[in-house]
Amino acid sequence: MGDEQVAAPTKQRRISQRGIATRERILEAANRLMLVRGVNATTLDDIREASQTSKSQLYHHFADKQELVRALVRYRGALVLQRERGGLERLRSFSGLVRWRNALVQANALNNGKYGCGLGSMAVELSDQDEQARSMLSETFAAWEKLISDGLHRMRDSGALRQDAEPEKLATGLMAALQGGYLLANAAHDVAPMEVALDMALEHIKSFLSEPPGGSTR
Amino acid sequence: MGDEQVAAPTKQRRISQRGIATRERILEAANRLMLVRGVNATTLDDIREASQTSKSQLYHHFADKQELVRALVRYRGALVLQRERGGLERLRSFSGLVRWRNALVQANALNNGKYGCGLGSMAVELSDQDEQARSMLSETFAAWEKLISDGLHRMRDSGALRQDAEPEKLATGLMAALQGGYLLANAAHDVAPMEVALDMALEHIKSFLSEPPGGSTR
DNA sequence: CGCCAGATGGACTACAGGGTCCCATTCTCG
DNA sequence: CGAGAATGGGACCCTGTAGTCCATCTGGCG
Repeated sequence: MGDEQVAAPTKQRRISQRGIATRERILEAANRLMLVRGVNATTLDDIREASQTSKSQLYHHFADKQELVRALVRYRGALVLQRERGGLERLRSFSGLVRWRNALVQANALNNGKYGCGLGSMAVELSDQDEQARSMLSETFAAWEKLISDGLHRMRDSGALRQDAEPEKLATGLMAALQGGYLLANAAHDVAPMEVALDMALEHIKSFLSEPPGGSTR
Repeated sequence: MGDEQVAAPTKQRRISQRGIATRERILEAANRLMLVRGVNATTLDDIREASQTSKSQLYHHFADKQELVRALVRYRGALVLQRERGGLERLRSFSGLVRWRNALVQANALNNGKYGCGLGSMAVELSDQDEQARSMLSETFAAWEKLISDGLHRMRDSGALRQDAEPEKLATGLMAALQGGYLLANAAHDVAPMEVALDMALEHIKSFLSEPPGGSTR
């Protein structure tokens, strides 16, 4: 013992702009390749080539492939949450949810349903093989669901949703429909199942909307 | 042309009982291992050892790993469809759906949500890497959904479901909720999300139940 | 009983892909 | 500018894994 993690006075690692940029290039390439081929089917040589770097760079910035994959989990998680924050943090009405749905469907339609969700596919591939990755992914899903449930809470507080609506459960259901929709769309190479799934979840949420004050049944 | 699948007079490959049993053992082992480790992370040596066979057996019965995987897709598809037929082909009421839901949840709870759906996980892993496997999986999902939608059709015909219910869409939504539920449950190592997702889908179907003739609103 | 095709065991090969190493280049700072 | 650290290139090593091969065994059939 004796080599604890005290910050060595003068020995802290200098990190340059160039180094950061390289690391970013590697992650970006890994992100791109692993989305279409899957994590295990993507080799470090593929990444090296696509990122215009070299083996020594990969191992300079990441201890090994597993660490690179974990970094990618964080990277993708941050990307998705950032994107979703944009679409959800001001959510206050049902029509906002519809717009959010449309954006996801449209994006997926561009690929004819292929590739699925970057987080979902990693979750399937890694959950049974890297406990640390699994737990990060699980937390990311939780954060994503929270963006949704926060919006639903706002809708409930403002009276748009009835008091008996349970935002957390609705958010989990919506997330499951989204992920299942991605999966089926990917298998079918067709967005349709994803649309149907999201519409079901939205319909379900709709059933918790407050009756308009003087509304009739039809 | 010219080499159609006519039974060659004397040269048809004799296939013995023992051979069939070995092939079955291999598939059974592959099924078991690939469910927990994933397809790509499972090696042929793993399978050889688990099935108590040898390399020559693997290559005697399957051209290569890809063919073995495709055979596994068929194998699992047949297993799942057979199991689901048992639970769905006599489906005639909403309570039958609830029983079906409970059986799936209970089975998944035994693993604390781990491993997910054998078909869904293969779909994610293979869809972007083996077109043939993808299309077989897609067909299997379709057949599975049809078992559900057939049941819903029966319910509609018998008047349990309203005429405006769309069995195909309801079945797709239910399947997406199931698959998404499996995925989230696997990531969380907890069945809960799967339950919530299936309950959402069932609640949605419930909203299409016919009003009981003289029923009150509450 | 002897033949033969199918079934089996397992050693062997080829090579892809993860990981190491060493030296060159660039940057930073005194 | 000179020293030393960070960055970079790419050859190389080694293990794991897919795939080959052949000698042997088994069981059905004339």
